[in-house]
Amino acid sequence: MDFQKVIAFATRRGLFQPAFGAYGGLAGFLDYGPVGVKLRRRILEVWRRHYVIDAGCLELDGALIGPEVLFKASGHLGEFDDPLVNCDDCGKQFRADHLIEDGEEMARDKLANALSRTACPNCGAGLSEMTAFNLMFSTKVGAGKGLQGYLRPETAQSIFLAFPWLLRQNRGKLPFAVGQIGRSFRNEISARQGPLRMREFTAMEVEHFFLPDNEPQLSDDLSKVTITLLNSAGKEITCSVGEAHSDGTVNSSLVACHLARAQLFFTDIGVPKNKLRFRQHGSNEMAHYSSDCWDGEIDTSLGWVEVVGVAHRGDYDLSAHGNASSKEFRVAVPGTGKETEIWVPDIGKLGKEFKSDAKIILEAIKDIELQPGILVEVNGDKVELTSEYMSQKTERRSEMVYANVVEPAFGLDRILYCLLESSWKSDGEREWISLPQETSPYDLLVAPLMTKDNLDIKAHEIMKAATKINIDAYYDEAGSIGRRYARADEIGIFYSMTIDHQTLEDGTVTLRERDSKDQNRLSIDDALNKVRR
RNA sequence: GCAGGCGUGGUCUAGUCUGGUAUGACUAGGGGUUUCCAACCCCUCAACCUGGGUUCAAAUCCCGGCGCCUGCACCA
Repeated sequence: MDFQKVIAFATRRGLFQPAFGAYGGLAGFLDYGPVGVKLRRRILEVWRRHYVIDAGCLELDGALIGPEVLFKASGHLGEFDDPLVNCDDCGKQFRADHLIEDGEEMARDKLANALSRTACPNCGAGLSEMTAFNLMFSTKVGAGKGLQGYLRPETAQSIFLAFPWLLRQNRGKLPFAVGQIGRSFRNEISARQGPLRMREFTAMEVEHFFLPDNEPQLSDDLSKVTITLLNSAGKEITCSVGEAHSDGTVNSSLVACHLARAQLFFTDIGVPKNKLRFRQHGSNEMAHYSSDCWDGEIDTSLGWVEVVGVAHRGDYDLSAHGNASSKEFRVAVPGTGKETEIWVPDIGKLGKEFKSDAKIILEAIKDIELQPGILVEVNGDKVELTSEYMSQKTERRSEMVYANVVEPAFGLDRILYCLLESSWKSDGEREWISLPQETSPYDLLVAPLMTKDNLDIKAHEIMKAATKINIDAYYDEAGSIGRRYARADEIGIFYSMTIDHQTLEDGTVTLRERDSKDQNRLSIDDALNKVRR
């Protein structure tokens, strides 16, 4: 199925459509409809099982709007801020910092200055004033002048800011991981290709924190996972994750863990193995925070589409917030607690002796290691502080470090698109979506063979029984039975149950499996138990 | 953002050059008939992206906007 077909299909069968269509549409925004919402929820359920239940991630649902200081600290205000210039003559637009040598390193006023001496690379005419384009949506918080705020461009910052709190929830122990499902916003210059490049999108992200010298190792289970890797040198290999880690293809053991987990997640939701690969970023496409990054990609009619990024972010974010905010974002390294004898000033004695100058002395020794005999300058004079003005105290201190983090970040909208493409089947007679039951939008079609002889009444009864045990079922009595099967197949309903005359006699129904079209006659209870997940 | 192409019921589409009641199919809904893989018959709902201009008259010609596609640029 190609892109145009997916879009038409999604509109026709209620998966998604462009948002705000009545007013001409707005690029980069989608509405998800009845079937789309179910499909999304199913994908998220599998994701939660993998990451929250199996991997034990703590969950967070952070605020969507953040204050300006946050994005200054995270680097998004600097790095998401693309300087643009237009040519006065031919109208072409350029990234200003790409026109000047080392422009990406330059301060903005220097860059503007350098640009004034630069000609349009296309036609040689002069360039316009530099304008900044920020990929973040900006907004005002509160009334009046308001506080400058931005819609978050990634869910991750919510987790980093909550790190000290979450660490306490984990009773202070590292490593631990936090998972979050939520929307993020980026004002893309050119939002195209529907679900693949959205201005408002849903991400599933994990931040896996660990002590720098104590990176989580690959488990036996994860190291056995087979995976296809394309390294930054362009070499493609298919091997076990364990091998890829031990031969150095994937340097970090935790990145390797998350590549394996991502592989398991994607194959579970129904992405064929041969359409899945992980590609290492070259150093020039790496994000501002990242030291090693692998993109999980799915092969589609539009080429390889990035659906997850697994990035080693080091301590970039925690140290940024640690430095910019008043909070402690570091953790004590266990086992490094040492007792040290330190000297502390005797403020009472200092006050009695030096009166108002005591303040100056205390200020002077605030940030230095206190020792008897130390010389302090007070109003131009050197004053010696003897042990008489201080006392010795035993202090227990640990080494403080920033936790490191490995982040897998999944784009739900893209995954959904790729899944539609890759699970689309056609055999000349029918076209259908062949997803595993877990990610099928409905578990069951309930269909009376006809609406006569009380078959529909019986079917409604069974429908009720099914929903009572949490089966997500769809009822359809319109048209021929074949037509109903076809309708159900098209949106990937996994089982179809048909109620016929024999049902009234002996309480059995036929249960049809979507992909094979095979039918079995079972008792109603057996059939429902089989369908129940 | 630039260049080119395009925009007609839910979907696909004819009509646009050459201005004059908008074509057909599929889907969907109602009814009939049939009853296990999109059968058939009747009926019904439903569209010219938007704003301006030209004209007696605009889906059609012209201009702007919005949207979609392709390429360039951009893409933490």
